Amino acid sequence: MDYLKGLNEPQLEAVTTLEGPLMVLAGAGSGKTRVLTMRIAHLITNLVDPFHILALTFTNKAAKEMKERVAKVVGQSEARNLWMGTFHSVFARILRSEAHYIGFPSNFTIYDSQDSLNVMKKVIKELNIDADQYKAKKVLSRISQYKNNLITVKAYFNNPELLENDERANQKHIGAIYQKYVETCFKNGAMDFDDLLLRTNELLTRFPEVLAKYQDRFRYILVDEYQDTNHSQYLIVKALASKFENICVVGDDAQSIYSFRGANIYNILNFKKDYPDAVTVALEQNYRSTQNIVNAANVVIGKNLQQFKKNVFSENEVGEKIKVYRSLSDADEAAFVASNIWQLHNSEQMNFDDFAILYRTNSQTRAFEDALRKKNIPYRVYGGLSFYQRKEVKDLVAYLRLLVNPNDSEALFRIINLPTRGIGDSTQNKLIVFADAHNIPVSEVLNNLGQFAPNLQLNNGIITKLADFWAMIKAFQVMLKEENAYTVAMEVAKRSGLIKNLKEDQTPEGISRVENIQELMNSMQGFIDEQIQVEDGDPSLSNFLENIALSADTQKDKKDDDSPKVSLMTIHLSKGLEFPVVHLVGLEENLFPSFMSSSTREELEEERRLFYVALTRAEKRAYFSYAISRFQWGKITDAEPSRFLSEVDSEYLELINPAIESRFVNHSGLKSNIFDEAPSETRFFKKKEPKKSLNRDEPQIIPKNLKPVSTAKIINPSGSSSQDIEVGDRVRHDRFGVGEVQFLDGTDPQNIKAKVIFQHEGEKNLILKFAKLTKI
DNA sequence: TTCGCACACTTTTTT
DNA sequence: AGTGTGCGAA
Repeated sequence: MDYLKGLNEPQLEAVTTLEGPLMVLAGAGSGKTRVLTMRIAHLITNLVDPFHILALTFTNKAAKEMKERVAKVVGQSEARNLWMGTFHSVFARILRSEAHYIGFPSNFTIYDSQDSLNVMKKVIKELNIDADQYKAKKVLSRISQYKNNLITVKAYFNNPELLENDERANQKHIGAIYQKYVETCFKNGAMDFDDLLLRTNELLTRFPEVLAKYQDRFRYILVDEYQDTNHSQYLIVKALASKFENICVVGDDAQSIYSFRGANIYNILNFKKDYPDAVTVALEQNYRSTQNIVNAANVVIGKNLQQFKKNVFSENEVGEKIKVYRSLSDADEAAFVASNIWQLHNSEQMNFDDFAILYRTNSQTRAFEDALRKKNIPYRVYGGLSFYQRKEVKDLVAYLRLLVNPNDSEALFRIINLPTRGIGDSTQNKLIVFADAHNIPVSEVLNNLGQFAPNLQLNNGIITKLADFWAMIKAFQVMLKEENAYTVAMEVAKRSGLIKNLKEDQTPEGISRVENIQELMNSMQGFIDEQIQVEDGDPSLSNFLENIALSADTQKDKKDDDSPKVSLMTIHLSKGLEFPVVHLVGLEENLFPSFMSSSTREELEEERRLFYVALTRAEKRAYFSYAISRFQWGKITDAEPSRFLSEVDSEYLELINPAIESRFVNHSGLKSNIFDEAPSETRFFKKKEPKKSLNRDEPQIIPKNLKPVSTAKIINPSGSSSQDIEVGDRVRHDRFGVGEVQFLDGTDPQNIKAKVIFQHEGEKNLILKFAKLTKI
């Protein structure tokens, strides 16, 4: 058993304790994934049929990675029978085969958050409830809370405390909305994310034979990131494990960062109460990071009251101090990070994939993308708007969803008039009202248009349009029985008029939308190929749709080459990953910790755990940065440094732009450094940056007949002459894009104004000192 | 019914 | 800044 070699003592115990409940408290970087992998391998080596093993993870990525690693140890064929996946995908699969028990079609649609929100908006509207007082998003998150705590509509109405609570919060209609929302989803044959867990619970509690079946099947259960399970997930795991009690949970309470979506940290804190015989193993040695990083992270997380006592330590080198950079603006911060990466890449031959830029919110990405692009540094943004959430992609997907599940009226009304075919709002409303009144799905009305037409109060022209539309959908459905999903989707894209509609828009955005559709088709082909290759693969359209609903893949649209790239992601997404160099950016009050989470101690502690997660991603070096002002909500906002900065003992920190004092860092570590302390305003002209190769699609539409009016030169404020801007130069501006300098005015080098005509933005007067123009 | 424009709101994190 | 919503005109 080679794979047991090289494990430390607690790791070995965690891997080899196969029977009975086991809790592994795995500190950051302590080899958690390795332990999980080896444990599964060890189970299989000890003749447990992989068929009886269930491993639950939080992300598809984690599941995929673990499966691959297990396969390396025990071989492909053994690994294949494992059930390994996210809670949502595993239970979606179970629900599909057992759907009839709870009155759902087995091809039920899965609503993503966007779909749920749309449905909720309609529900509120239909109930004639004031949409200002009942914000769809808020209502939805409230209902999500209820669902995750197994409070059904009925339970809600039977619970005086909840009723009173909502009444006092001036939300007395929540119950009615909740009811209507659930009804709508049910009628549509759809489940939202929370339903996948709630309905699984329903299935397991109401039907003992189903429970028994899966209890017997899943004799060994492993749960990764147990600290992030919510109550609903907790109950499922508990029910499934209650027969054999071979349950192994792995987690770290210090890394619980999902309470906003119902994660209940007490699930892990109380594991011992649920299973008094449980063996607990603590993995405390961090193999990932330098001592400085581990110690700094410990100090911060130590401020939290709510936690297990752990002693995470590192025996790696002490390492460098964490560098802190104070910047003037978000753009300045991004420029620092980019040049720092460039510098390390050149001077220490580090690869670009050794770097990560971690931030609190997705909206912070843009500045970094700009800065990295300017330096020609390859990068990849993770998360953000998923490819499958783009409008044009969702539109085509809506057609496909409708083919699989004609009751999905959310999909139906999304595309019934797209591209416009004269079926407007009032017609749609009539359809809805009529279907509601007769208590049948809208698809039924469309199926029997001839019969219902006289009662629909629609003119013949509209009836014809409806009939045509529905005939088209029907034809697609017939086709789906004979052809594969790809062929059908292609036909849908063409015959629905979607592609034609998109092609009419010849702007760059329009062209990229067509490309996105093409990419969707490609990913579909890829999916089908993949499914055909595996033994029990399912290349059906319905399986494809489930897959995209449960995966937030952002990368389908980019050319997926494997060249090293800098990673940009939110801290949440970075959990479980590690990088030699981490830039943790935007360390400002109200950004991190978020202004939404500074009011209660619990919220603040979660933000602190988030900080802990971020810092412990770093192997060798960590950089903190913050800006004193930031472009936000369309205007410049002042910012204070994050409280977390002051929570790190200064012995672990080093300020790297000492020209500016900071009240948080002592000045012992002032040294010359990569920045040679140039304050950032004066650096704009000084930097000779690698230029992007000639830009592909910028049309030359600057009028040639405009003559320069002045030949005044700008004297570079920093004394360097490499970037002097003259009349007639083509320049690039961060926001306005490419333009030509028409006119320069002023002799004081600090105050020269330039008139620039931009290709898209037209004429602007800019003060050179501030405008950050780059000559191109 | 469709289109275009003014406006309001946004940004916390994800399956 | 960017996107979604609602209203009024064609």
